[in-house]
Amino acid sequence: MTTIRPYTKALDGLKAAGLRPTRQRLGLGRLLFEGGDRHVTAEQLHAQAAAAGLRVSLATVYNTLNQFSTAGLLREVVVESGRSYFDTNTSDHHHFFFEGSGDLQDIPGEQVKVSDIPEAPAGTQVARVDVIVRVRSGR
Amino acid sequence: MTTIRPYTKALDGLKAAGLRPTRQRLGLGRLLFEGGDRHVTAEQLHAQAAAAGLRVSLATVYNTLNQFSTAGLLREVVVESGRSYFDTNTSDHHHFFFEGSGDLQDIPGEQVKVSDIPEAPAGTQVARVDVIVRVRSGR
DNA sequence: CTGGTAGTCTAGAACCGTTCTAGACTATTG
DNA sequence: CAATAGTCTAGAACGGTTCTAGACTACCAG
Repeated sequence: MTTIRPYTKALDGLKAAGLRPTRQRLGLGRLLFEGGDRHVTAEQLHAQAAAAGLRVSLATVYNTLNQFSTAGLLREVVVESGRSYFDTNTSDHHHFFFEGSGDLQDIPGEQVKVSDIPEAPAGTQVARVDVIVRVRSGR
Repeated sequence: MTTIRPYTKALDGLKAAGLRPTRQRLGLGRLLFEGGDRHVTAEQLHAQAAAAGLRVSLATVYNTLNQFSTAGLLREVVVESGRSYFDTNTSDHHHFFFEGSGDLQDIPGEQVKVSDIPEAPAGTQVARVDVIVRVRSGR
């Protein structure tokens, strides 16, 4: 069990994607990847960066999140029409969505089995299967 | 096999939801429910209404779609962050999403089995399980 | 180390789908 | 045929996201 430094993954990813390791991207990468799995919106990350003393514009937060996503470092999760979440867990898994609070929570991929999906129409291929379990406050 | 008139479902639903059967709501209901299962955006329905000679404002289309949804006549499907689809099929089923065209296609509910979902946290209950199979043009 | 250049960052404007607003209109009731 | 509660509309407002033009910076060649 080697502990991997938070920068490593982001740095490698940046390199692979041909993105320069700038102060902003490294700072955001650190915030994103040093603390386990997270689900953040652009606004949240922007606020967190400001709180951590990292000066980044909101536009750069959006750019960076999108670049990280296409580089495969993040995964975009769509659960509400007006908002995008970015998930630092890029492995195969699904989500609980708490309708009241708007929070997301991972469900490990092995724990959910989806079967008997019909074949994709000719000339197409399955890019991903998303399972969203929508949960609301009980009662 | 009794053929059910397109208005019937909408009318009953409106009544049950305490909504008056106005020209706009009946017209939109007809467009929505008389032609098998559909997935429409507000813009699309607005355009279709205009093409059919039904004068309705976009605001009313939005209001009506939302009212129909809360009345259980429609089901809102979220697959892209900036846009909402409304599905006339309210039975238990899932979706193919074609990333290129932005089209949706039903997958019958019995055809997909989702198993081993962990229990929802205490004090919460599962409202719905959405499965979205994202498909892109093959190659 | 220096200058050139391609890539990046930023503030603010623009954009786009959706919701809100105030006033005109209409279905319903008695 | 009122009275009234609900509905419709055009346009403004809103909120998240993307675009823009210009300043800045990482990188490379010399």
